[in-house]
Amino acid sequence: MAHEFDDEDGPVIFKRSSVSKSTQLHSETRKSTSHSHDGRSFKKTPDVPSANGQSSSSQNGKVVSTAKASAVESSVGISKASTSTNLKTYVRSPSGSSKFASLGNKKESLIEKKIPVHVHAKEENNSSKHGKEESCEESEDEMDNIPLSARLKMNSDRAKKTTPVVVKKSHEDSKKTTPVVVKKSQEDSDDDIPLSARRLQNNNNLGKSSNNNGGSDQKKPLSNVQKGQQHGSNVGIRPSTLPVKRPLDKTDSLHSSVKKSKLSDPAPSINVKQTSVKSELKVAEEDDDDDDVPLSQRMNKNATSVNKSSSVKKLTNVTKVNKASAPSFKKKANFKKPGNKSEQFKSTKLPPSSGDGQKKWTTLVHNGIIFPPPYKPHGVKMLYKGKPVTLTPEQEEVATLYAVMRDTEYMQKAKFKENFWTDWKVILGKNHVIQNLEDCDFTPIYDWCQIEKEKKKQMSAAEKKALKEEKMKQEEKYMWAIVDGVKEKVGNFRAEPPGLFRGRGEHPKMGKLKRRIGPSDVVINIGRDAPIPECPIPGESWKEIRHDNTVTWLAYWNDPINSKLFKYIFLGASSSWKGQSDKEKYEKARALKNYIERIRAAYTKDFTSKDIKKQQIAVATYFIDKLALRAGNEKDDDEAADTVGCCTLKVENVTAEGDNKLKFDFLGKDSIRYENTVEVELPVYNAILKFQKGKKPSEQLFDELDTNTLNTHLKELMPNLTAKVFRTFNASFTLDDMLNKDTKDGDVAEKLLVYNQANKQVAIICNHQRAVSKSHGTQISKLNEKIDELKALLKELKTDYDRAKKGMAPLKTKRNLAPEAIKKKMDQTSAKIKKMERDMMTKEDLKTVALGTSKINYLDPRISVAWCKRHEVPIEKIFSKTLLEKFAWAMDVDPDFRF
DNA sequence: GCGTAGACTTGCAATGAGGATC
DNA sequence: GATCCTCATTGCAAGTCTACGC
Repeated sequence: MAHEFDDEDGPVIFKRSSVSKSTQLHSETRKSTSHSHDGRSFKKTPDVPSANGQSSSSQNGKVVSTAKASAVESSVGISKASTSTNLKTYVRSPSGSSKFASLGNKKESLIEKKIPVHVHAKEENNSSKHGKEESCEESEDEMDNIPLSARLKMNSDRAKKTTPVVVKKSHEDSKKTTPVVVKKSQEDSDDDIPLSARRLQNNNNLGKSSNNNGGSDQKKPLSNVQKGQQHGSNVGIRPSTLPVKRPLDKTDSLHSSVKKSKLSDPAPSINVKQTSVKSELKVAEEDDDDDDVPLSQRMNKNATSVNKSSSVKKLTNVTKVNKASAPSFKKKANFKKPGNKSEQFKSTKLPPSSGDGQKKWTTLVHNGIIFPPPYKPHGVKMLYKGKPVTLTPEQEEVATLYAVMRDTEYMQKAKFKENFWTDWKVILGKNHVIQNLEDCDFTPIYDWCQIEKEKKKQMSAAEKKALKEEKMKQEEKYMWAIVDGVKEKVGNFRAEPPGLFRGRGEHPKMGKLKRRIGPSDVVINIGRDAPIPECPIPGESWKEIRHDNTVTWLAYWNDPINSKLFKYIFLGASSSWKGQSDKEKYEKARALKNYIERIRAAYTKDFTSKDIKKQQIAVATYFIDKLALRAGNEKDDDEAADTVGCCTLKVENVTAEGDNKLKFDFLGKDSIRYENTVEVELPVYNAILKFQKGKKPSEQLFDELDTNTLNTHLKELMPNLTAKVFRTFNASFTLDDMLNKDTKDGDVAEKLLVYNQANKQVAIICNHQRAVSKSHGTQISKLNEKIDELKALLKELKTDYDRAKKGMAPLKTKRNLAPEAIKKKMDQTSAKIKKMERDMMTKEDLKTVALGTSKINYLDPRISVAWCKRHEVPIEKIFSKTLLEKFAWAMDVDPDFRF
């Protein structure tokens, strides 16, 4: 029986506010998809001050760390607290923390010493030795002899370099200590900056002088940010337009995502609010004390914390959730005051963990999925050897799927045709009159489709509306699910219609028939007590009904193209499940900032390891960190296009070009080309030459490596760290950094320009490309024409203006206007020309850059929301209606938030 | 320890909605 | 009101990563 869900929590209607053209970018034109900027700017010039104006060579001293400062660290994430004393005495090896920042400036000494190594611990013990470097073996040995706690301490201290900030502790913590005002360290450098971001900093063509000031904003204590804006006073954000969301809990993602923790028995009598917050704080405090704990122990400790955290989560789960407790933006804005965690815990239902095997829901109700209508034969006859052929409905359906592909590039691909013919041939049968594809003419069917398309287009607005309403009526019941009593939007609730497989790039299966999916293909996942969804096709039934509360899918079927794969129906992006998962993802990436120093030190050390596997892991991690490459899983050759990621790079994908430059050229995800030449450290360059030696071009560069090995290694460096976290870290860090450095006083349009510029840089780092639109050339020509017309008009106005000043009648324009009026017109025309030129440059600039992907998947929305609050930019200028819904969990972020 | 099934995220292109312009 | 254009949304392909079974 279908469940009719009430509308109370239905989607909120947002007023769309589009970004005007003038808010678009005006930056250097991206001529090609190549990333040549990377290579150039990556290297730092020796003795050039780092972002804070400090030369790396002045960084030494001794380690002083305080437990209190550390305690704050953990509770505030990236906004590490420290005292100025602490920072001043912070040990920085000349090669140490800058070892990556100054890739280039190492070069000389690297060559001299053959094998450069930067040893933190060594530096720590011998701070006066800065400038000295040691052989690999020596340093490796010595490093091994040094307690990891010492190394950790260094890392921890380094992580304390922050923007000055009044550290806000959670309310319980704040009882113990007064807020600490932290000054940005003088020694602060860009060590924590993702390398790809540094490349961009050095090389981006913004023409901003702010790059040198280390971010004037950063020098301003954030406590100075208008208090009224804090705690989500929503400057520029209209609470009434925010989507209805349940708040998410604030559980540390690093902890919550650990797998298979034992569930503790629910204890309903426990004060969930306090337990949650206290436990969280406890975990934070324990983490803080970890500075002196060896890594191995620390890892165990983390695991323990995880279990504690998990328990806490389970306890929060017992909190009764009902619709009334789910916050509604219709009722109140979701701008909760930071620190008001208890409120959030109170109304939070069980957050799904990213870990498998854990209970994700208690009750789940939905109405299954919807299927496309059965095929309606049109009866149009195609031609074979010039003669009309009668086809059965089934044969005709497939022929029609092929006919509509006529204008696509797939029709130029032999593989597409070959695969189509193989599948269609089976449907035609052995003895069919049609014996080959070459003699087929699908034009009559194609033409019929075009006419139908045109008819649809020509429908009146009223007809279109009626059709849309009818569709909505049919689909309404499938659009919602009730998870633990809360109504949630379902993602795509439609079975995929039959079609021809459109694989990307040179996919071996392109053109194959994707057969029609029916109820008997579909497995439904639903609560044990929930009514089983009615099968929408009479006489048929679901393949299987499951009650698996350890997964979040509502339904799935086997992919007809690759039976090993599944197609899932999940909740929508705005659901709490997805929101929680998103938040955990960004928290993990934020946490990486605290570890990145140590990770870089570790892989730098291993560049010259004698253990080839270690060496390959080091170089691969370097590429992932530096170039934001994807991990690169292995794939079946016959199931997918020939694309690679970091671990699957082939010898032919990387060319050593001399001067420590490596040229990368390969097809990545979706067969998007990655082309980039970068200057790397000498040991990396040498290692690549070594890995390539004696191998064929098509052989694996990292033959000792796969993503499992790499991720296992990364997990030794940070809990739950995987390769993809680096991309999120890189992207979000870059956005945060650029926004804070480049935002100046000005109008909203100017600020949006800064935002879009940062967004663009992230897209370039992540290699998010798009095809140039077909109409791009025409659009540019039209803009050029318009600009020319306006320029001509301006010239005429100028002539008449000069004449009017002398009291003469106009020569060029018709109306006899006063000089002031003509002047006004001239100014308006000039402004129009300026705007059009800017629009044109933006269009050209972004013609191959896709901004959306990073915004949706890689940029922590809290960075954007906090920036909007600080700079009084309406959030609707940054996020569309659906993104506001997706990121509802981020809307109450403190304006001071930094990634 | 290894291979892979399964679950979930990321990504581009196609499509659609709605505003701007004529 | 028709057409063009832009941007949001949708569709589904193609990744990543973990748990599990051997």
